[in-house]
Formats: sequence, structure tokens, C-alpha cells
Amino acid sequence: MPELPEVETTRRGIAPHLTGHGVADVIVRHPRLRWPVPRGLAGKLRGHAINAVERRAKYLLLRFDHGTLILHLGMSGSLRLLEAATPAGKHDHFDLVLDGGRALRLTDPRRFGAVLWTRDDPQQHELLRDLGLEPLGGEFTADYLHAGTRKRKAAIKLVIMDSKVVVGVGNIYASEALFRAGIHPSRAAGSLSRERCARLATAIKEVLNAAIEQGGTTLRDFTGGDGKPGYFAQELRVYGRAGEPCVTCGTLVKSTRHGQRATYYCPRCQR
DNA sequence: CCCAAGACCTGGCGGC
DNA sequence: TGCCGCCAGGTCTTGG
Repeated sequence: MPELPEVETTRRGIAPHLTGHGVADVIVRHPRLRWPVPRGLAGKLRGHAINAVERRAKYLLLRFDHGTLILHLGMSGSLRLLEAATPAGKHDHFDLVLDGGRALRLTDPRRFGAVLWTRDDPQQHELLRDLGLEPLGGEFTADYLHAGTRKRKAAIKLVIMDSKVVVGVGNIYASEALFRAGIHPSRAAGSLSRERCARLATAIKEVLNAAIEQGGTTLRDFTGGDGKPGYFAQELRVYGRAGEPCVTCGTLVKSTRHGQRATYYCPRCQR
């Protein structure tokens, strides 16, 4: 579920309910996520307040005075706010119980998500330290993308999904951004002109921003019972549409694979 | 350094 | 209905 737009939408949804609130308890029902959930979190966090909820790439950062709780939703994770007494389901692995009786609950069937703690600057954490630029930031430009792809022979789709280059472009948005930019997903990254890098950087920003707006409309209620997305499926132009006509030219959308992930593209519009 | 493949997990689906 | 293989929105790790 979580691509960058959903993580950002989640952040916006939960932040007002967490910021300034104290932690009453931490419940770990299943400590074996992507990495083991650190032991003793309850003792560390009880009585401390959350100062801010930030995002770096697809990591959510819950800032405390004495450290940062780092959350990742993996492939199948979601967060919602509910009454702490709500019975836990099979995949409800982690609760951050707040003062006042509510809790932030992590649900994650595949357990590729993560809950980590650092006392230090989270940007220097080993998982975050070497990440590339935020796609929606001002530094992510045509020049940056052009320079960063010069020596890369790999398919451009793989390169824009490489978190050391730019973060947050997941499998869906990689196909969508390349379609909007008119670039074939298999094209060698280093063969793209500066002009086409400009179109691609713009397309990435546009598709992510559009999806965040969509997420904002369908995921606004994080205090409700259901944190499920559902969102922008109707906005997708190529993803999941193999065999259907291209929305631009009518040619049938094709699918292929890059790095064991499904890729969708229009063989006529994308070169 | 770059790149492809493997690894971690569970659940849903289509086919037989 | 049951079983099997395949697929799934991520990303770290490994081996060439």
C-alpha cells in the first residue's frame, strides 16, 4: 500500500493527534518485523511527549526530546488512531498508547515494516544516511537527475526507483511518471538528454503531488475505524492496464518486468 | 562502483 | 472445496 503519497498522507493524518501528546504505554505484540522491534521501548517512551511527526523518504519520524521513533510501513503496513481498548487483530503488531486513551496502531500482514529507535539525529541513522533527494524538494531538478544518471546503463525505471538517487518513487509511480514524460521504461538511464530528464523530474513531482491530493481526500480520517486506502486507482494511466488502450493514442498498453517488478507502458507514446 | 537476484513475510487470486 | 503457483504498493543484502 504505502508509496510516498500514502506515507505523507498518513503523516498529515496522524500528526495533529500525536503532536504534543504524551505516551502512556507501548505494546509490542509481534516484535519480528523487518528488524526486531527494540526491547524496552515502553520504559523509554512512557511519560515522554511527541514533539513532531516528520517524514524522510517513506520513513515516519516521531520526535521526542530524547530521541526519535522511526516507523516504516513496508509493503503492507498501515497506521491508524483508535481507542486503545479496541481488540487487536491478527496483524496488529504494535501500539503506541497515548495519554487520554487512544493509541496509534500499526497493522502489517507481511511484516516488512519497521519500528526502530534512535537517540541520535535520525537523518544520520544508517538506514537514512545515504538516501537520495526528496522528489518534492527544490533540489530535485533536471540538472540533478541528468548528472546522476550519466554513468548509468540500467533501465531508467530502475534508476528512478533507486533510493540513493531519489526517494519515494515506488513501483506504481515509476511507471506513471515515465508515461507522463514519454520515456520508455527500459531506456538506458545514461542515454536520456537533459531535456528529457527535465520532463521526467517534472513528471515525478506532478504524479506524486496529484496522488497526495487524492490521498488527502480518501484517507483524511485517521481516527476512523478503517485506514484502508483505495484512492487514486482511477488516476492511473498505465499501471495495471496491460491490454487496455493507451489513454493518449489508443495503442494497447504493454507490461514487462524490471528487477522482478511489473512495469507498464505505452509502446507508442514512450520511447 | 554498478547491477541483478535473493531474501524477508502473508494473503488473495486464478486454474485445475 | 482444496491445493498450487503466482502475484502484490519495499528495500536491504549478497554475489558477480
